[in-house]
Amino acid sequence: MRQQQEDKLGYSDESYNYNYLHSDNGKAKVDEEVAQDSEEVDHSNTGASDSNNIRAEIDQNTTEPTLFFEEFIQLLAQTENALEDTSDNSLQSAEPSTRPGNSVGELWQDFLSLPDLNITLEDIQSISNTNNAISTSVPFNESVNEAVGQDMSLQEAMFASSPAARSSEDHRQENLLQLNSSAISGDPLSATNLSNLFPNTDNNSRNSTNQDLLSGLDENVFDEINLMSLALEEGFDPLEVSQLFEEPDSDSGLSLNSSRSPTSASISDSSSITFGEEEGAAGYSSDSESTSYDGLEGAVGGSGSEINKFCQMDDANYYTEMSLHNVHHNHTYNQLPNHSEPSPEHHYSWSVKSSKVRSSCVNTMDKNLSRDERRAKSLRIPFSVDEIVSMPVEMFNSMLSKHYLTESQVSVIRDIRRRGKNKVAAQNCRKRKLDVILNLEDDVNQLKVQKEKLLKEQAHCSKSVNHMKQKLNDLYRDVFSRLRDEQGRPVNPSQYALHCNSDGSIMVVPRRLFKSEQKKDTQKEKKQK
DNA sequence: TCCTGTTGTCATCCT
DNA sequence: AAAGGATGACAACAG
Repeated sequence: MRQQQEDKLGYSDESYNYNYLHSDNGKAKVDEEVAQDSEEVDHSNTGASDSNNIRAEIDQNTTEPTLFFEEFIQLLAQTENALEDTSDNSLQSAEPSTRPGNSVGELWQDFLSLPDLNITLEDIQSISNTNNAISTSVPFNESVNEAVGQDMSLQEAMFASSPAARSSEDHRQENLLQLNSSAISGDPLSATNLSNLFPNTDNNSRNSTNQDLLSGLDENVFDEINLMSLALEEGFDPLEVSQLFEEPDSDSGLSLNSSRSPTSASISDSSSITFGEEEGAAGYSSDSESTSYDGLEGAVGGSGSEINKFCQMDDANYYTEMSLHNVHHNHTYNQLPNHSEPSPEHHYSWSVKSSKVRSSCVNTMDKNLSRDERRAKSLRIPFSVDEIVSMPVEMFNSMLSKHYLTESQVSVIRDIRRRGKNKVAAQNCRKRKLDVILNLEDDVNQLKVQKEKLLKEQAHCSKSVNHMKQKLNDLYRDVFSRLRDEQGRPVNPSQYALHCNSDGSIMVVPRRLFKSEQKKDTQKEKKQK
């Protein structure tokens, strides 16, 4: 019956779960946007895909390895040149990269291990010897081997290897050189300032080798360089840009709120905590002063892929990674369905309108966040409310078990999920109830129409019955008016009646006999019953 | 200020 | 047994 009603109402699993579909679509859209961001905003931000792209490029160039090698080596030389100065001045605090497959060494191993590419270092050396430009700018035996040994960035190589992307590469190289030169000239964007970009000096001084430092550099330094170059392109004041990466009370220059304990965060401190987002765009932040809280904000609104990575880090790395990633990604997918989509230029708000957005967002964001979002934020839960609610239960449980969460965090996460599920259920329930009411109203209206129709039909029938009765009476009188008894007198209709036999013949019967026969018949019928 | 509709949440039952 | 869907009831809020 219920199923029938639901079918009648047009309910299906799809219509019931429209909220889930909505969020999925939203997330897919955001993923698409993030992917676009990676292409449009920061081409050097895709360390993992770099190796894939390089491999793809190698595959494409296996028929002409010389061409590829020339470009590859040239890029190594350029990158190494650019990195030498930077690493001398600022890499002591660079964070080691743990991302697999991102180093030149690993890429080189992959490259040499390609089955169709039987190339030795001697081959490469012979190629390099034929290339004056390379041999003059970089001593090949040393530089290539050093480069291979180092975890230097191949992001530059990726783009330079593509002629179409060379202009942007040149531009980025310019910015890099500007940074290097400014380090010498004492520019605000100096290498010492740049060194402040890399937190966790303790960790680095304790654990890092030069190679590790370079591997940390390959991602982080170019992220920051891209930020700076983007800011410069947008007409930012260099001092302001340099402040993007500085934390006033930080030893490393980018402490990313390391002084805040996870359990004692003062998120209401609007003077130092801001939201790099406008209404509904929780998770995206680019504000310079909001680095620490942005990490948190990004956590609350972060994507699943980032969650997995972040939650296995210690606090310092967590916030470092969060802040660096939030600069490049737009985490808008924990928006509630009624929140408006941010405009595309929103991704760049940090550089275009950061101060205005900052001041306005400080006052409005907390009010716009739901209770659960605020709770999640206060407990530094690194998942968005939307993710917590819409995630399948298997994934949800594995997420809880994989990540190191306190009991209170788990409790809050489960509460958020329960309330979120129930909220959706309540919405569906009310929608269903409303539809049931509407359908019942339709049924009532239809029944009213049917009743009126039946009443009209009944009136018509009774009218015709009365008409028939009238005709029968007239006929009766007419018959009796013509009947005569044996003496030729008229027959009294009150004493006689017409009786119709079973064979169709009609007899004139005295009423008393007719009545007695009728009584007998009724008695027989009663007995039979 | 009262009324009404909407929404979120809780408790409870059921699947 | 756990998870979650369904739903009545309540409270807060907005118009």
